[in-house]
Amino acid sequence: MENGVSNISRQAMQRLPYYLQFLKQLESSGEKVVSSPLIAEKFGLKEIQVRKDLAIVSSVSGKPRIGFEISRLIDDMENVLGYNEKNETVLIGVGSLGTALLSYKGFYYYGLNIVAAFDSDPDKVGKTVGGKPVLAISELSDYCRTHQIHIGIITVPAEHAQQVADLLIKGSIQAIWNFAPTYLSTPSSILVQNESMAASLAILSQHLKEKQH
Amino acid sequence: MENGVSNISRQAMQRLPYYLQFLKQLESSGEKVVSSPLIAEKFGLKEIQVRKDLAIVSSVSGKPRIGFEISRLIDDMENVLGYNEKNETVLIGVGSLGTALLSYKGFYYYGLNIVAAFDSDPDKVGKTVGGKPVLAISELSDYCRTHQIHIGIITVPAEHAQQVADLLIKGSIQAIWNFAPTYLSTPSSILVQNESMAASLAILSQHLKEKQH
DNA sequence: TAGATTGTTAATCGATTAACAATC
DNA sequence: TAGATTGTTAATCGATTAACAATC
Repeated sequence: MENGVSNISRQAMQRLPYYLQFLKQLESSGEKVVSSPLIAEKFGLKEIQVRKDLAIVSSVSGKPRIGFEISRLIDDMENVLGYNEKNETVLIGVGSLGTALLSYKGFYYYGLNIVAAFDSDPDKVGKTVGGKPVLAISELSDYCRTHQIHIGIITVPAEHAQQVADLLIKGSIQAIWNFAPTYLSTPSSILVQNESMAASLAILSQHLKEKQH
Repeated sequence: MENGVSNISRQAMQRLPYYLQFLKQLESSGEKVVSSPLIAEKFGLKEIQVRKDLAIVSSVSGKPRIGFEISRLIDDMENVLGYNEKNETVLIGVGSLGTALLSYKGFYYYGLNIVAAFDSDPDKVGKTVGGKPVLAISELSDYCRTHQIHIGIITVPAEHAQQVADLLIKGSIQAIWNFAPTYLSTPSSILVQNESMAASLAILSQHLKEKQH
């Protein structure tokens, strides 16, 4: 309740990474302060919305007529976004998408560290992908429990996703990042963040239909 | 305005793919009808929400005490979701993520057909990935215009994403599916659907923080 | 002082939920 | 008829936006 910026809406939370990237850009070009109108202009948002977002995130009040000190705001945002935590995760499913995620170096900055991968294919087990060891699925639950893993990334085909989720839950995981195009049924205490391409495509398709009216 | 199910909210639109998958599952196990309470139970949603969603999508009224005919509801949903269109798209950036998407066979069912890939690396140009030809970036705008492409998928590194977006716009694209972790500045007529991993991670991280309070 | 930007308080808007009559 | 599920109309809720005084 105290340190908790927990009264921040999900929508606002999703805007912050964009702000942050812009702030770092400004900082590296030598700027010292930033104002809500400037950020709003950059992203095509309303000033008042950005003002509210910054007010929630910033640890100090902005200065009327000036704005916010960029370096401090960056710190505050990285904190709120959890980029300073080190969340250790596992990834299950070393197919083409899994391999892509394992090879992506950017996660580390976001506070996400994939420490091991799992696959059911014996040919893959024992190998290394993106510098991460590939282990057998049978070890998944134990591994999570022993290494105190809190996040699992699922990149297996849809038909196996639920089984994998069950194993993760058995391993006392707290959140799942689900790239499989299917719904996962889980206890309500577990957060499932669906990276649903089907949902994204639905939005795209809707837009195109409207255009050709 | 006539055929337009355009008064369907973005949130509802994103729930539909999950419903649809469930409907197909029910159908293949021999069921003929489905009710809102059943779907609601499956996904942990409120009955009334599902009822509203189905009312918007279905071309016929549901039958009190019975529900909806599954086969017809599937047709209606596939229509609303645009799975019956054939949207031809291009993908730019044949790195590990781009390769994963090019290799994914599932898009075709969603009405998305990637007809060509583009990359700036001369070693990749001329090759084939996932059965799709890789062409030079310099041909991108012309290609889009000539082949009447309406969607571009961006999987290049963040620092090149804006240039690529500009080329797509020059090629008269109407929507962009952006996997690069950066904001794209575009005319307001262009829809940009961001597959922002940073935003997803923000949600995950927020949840974990709340848990360990 | 003048003016740009801030924080606060109130209004609007859209999505979700509740209540309930209609119906097979 | 009884009861489950529907569609409709109204209430609630949360996020966005507007209005405006405070301030450097």
